[in-house]
Amino acid sequence: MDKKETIINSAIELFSLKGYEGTSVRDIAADAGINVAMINYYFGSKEKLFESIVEHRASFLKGVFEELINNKQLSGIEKMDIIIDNTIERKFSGLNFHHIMHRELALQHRPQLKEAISDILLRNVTSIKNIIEEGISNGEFKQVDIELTLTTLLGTIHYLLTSDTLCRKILGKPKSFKPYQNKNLKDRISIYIKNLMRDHLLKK
Amino acid sequence: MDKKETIINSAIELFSLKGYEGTSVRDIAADAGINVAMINYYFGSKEKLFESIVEHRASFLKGVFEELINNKQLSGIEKMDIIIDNTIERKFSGLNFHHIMHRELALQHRPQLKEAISDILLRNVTSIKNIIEEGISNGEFKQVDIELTLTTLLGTIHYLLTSDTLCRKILGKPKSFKPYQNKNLKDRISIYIKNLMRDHLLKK
DNA sequence: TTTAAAACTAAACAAATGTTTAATATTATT
DNA sequence: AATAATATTAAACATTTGTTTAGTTTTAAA
Repeated sequence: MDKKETIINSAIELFSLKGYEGTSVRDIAADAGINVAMINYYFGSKEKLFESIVEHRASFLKGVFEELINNKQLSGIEKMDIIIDNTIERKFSGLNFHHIMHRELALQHRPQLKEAISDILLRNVTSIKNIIEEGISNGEFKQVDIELTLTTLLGTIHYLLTSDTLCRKILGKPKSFKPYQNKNLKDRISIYIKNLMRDHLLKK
Repeated sequence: MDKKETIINSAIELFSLKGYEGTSVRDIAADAGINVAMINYYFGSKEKLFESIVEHRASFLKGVFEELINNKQLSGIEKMDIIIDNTIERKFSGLNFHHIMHRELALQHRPQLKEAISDILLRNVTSIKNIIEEGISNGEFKQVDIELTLTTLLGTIHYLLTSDTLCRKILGKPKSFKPYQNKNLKDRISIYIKNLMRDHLLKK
């Protein structure tokens, strides 16, 4: 594998587990099995390594829902279903990177980085917004608060998956319960949010 | 003011802005206007200072909804309204501390601390759970997924307030918009979630 | 007023941090 | 095969980290 890629993978892993400040370049080097100096050789600095990761994933995530928005076959609520499942899927699998982004967002330093991260997260937001807007204008949906509705969608999933410890406690599950590997939980969230969105969006 | 209190206040402020690892004891000492050694003198270590903060607030937040649960005058949905406004109020004001707790939760070290934090957050969870359960059993509410419903309540508010940058972008507001000081936003969230909970909980 | 405990300080401590250096090895080019 | 560019290394660098020490001042009790 590419050595730069190896470093990035180790860095994502460790940043997500212990945070940016909590992870030393020596930790990363050890995990990646390379010399510490290689990090500065390839990326310039620890901070630029972090920025590389953000850019690396940014290009990876762009425009997922483009064709969905323009699809004329599906109803608004059917499109929402697809978005919901897609969002859940991404939160469950690409978990590490989401962790890093949200934690950095919650800090007050590196404001330019926060801008970049927000923009990445905003891509999905805009897609969802478009679909709800369309549903409202063609009379399928009620006139809901669009921005807060999509916040509910993202917030519900995110809150439950911020911490395995909290997730277990909320759901009343034992220590052995591993949220991120649990298919039942995935299905349960999917059914719940689809239901919630029907209650909230569709006219009675 | 009590000197221990001064240290705790500075620590909360800085931990919430820059994170636990990102804040040095010298930062805290400078902000509190005291000698670095006083932190270890009073608290023993940086880590124990952190734990003190958690305990300090834990005792502060206990049993807020006790009497609300046993109230026979109010309907289930009226109780939910009170819980919603209370939760919003706390998120907007006691913001710093919530920031710290959630960020620590998202990390994988200090597992015993995560347990403690989860337990604090769980107190509200249990109260809300009781109220929804009661509403279901007396026929006022539909048979919803209780745990996920309260996750929606907490998650929506929390997601929007994790980051001022993201919040502004989601809502399409200018740089000058300060989410945490905005009364309009507070009202907007309140109206929205009350509405959402009515759609979701009440029988049609 | 003497004495003991508590509060506080400046300085030093060892360990860990991100980064750079200078030397060596590897790879690619001519 | 000689040369140049790239990759890799171990060691050293200066800072910063949390903590401790040893000494001083302040406060309270006798």
